[in-house]
Amino acid sequence: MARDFGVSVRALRFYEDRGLLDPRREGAMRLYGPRERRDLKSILKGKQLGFTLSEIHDMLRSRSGPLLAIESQERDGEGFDVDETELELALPPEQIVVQIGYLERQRKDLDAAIIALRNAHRLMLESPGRAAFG
Amino acid sequence: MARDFGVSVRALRFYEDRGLLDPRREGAMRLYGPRERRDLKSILKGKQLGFTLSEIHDMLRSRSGPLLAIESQERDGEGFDVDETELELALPPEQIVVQIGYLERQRKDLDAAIIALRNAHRLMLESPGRAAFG
DNA sequence: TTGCTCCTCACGTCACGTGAGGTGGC
DNA sequence: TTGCTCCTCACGTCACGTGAGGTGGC
Repeated sequence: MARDFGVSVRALRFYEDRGLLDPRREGAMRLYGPRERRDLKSILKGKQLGFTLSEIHDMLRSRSGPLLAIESQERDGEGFDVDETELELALPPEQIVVQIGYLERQRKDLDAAIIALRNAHRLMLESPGRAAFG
Repeated sequence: MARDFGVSVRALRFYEDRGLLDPRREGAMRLYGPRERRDLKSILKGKQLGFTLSEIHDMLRSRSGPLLAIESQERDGEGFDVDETELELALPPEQIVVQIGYLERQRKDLDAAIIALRNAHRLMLESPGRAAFG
């Protein structure tokens, strides 16, 4: 499963420690089934969206008990694909707005840094030797 | 100094542990002078630009020995101001390009996450109950 | 004396990485 | 037997936060 999703085995066990995964055991061996694949998919998607593992944990726990039909379809073709996402978001709309604001703040900081670095780079090419930001 | 720059005292000591600051001592008390203010300014600016503390450490170390005239000017007006930056960038242009690419990659990921969240939010408002990403 | 700031350990956080040392089946 | 994968500790990383317990000067 680690190979399929491009994550480390250590990461899988870490998610298990944090209560995000709970694979069956056969002795010491961990058995990852469709449920675990679905959960890992949700975990990776949640991380992409900038949620912490404990936030993802809460979403997984609050996810309604029985599986949705659409989610029990198995697709073992290309492993993890970003585009065909089917993560259920167990979050009220206001929380989503909060998260969007959080990410937009980060993007603003990133933009400012990129612009400053581009200026510095330009200045260095114009007057070689030393350059300053501004 | 911590108050002036809006950082914690713990952070100042952490930077000292990492070799980024080296304030004089009077007994156990740390004395932060103009040199330390200049270095802390560089540290904070470097962090804004997405550099790690060890990268910033190398930049500070490779900074030419004698102070530049422009940098020895003291401005104790408003503390830390993002706009009036005068950090000397001790990095070759190629490294700057690398850093820009690194930050642009992060921004791309952030943009994708923001768009996905906006879609999810819109879908939730259109069909209340549950929503899925896609 | 109370209150404030400074100090030194040293453990906690976040999401894992990275050996160290051992087992099981082909 | 060699090589591969799996396992369980448990310490390391990054940039600090957060008490715990003690000192010095107004």
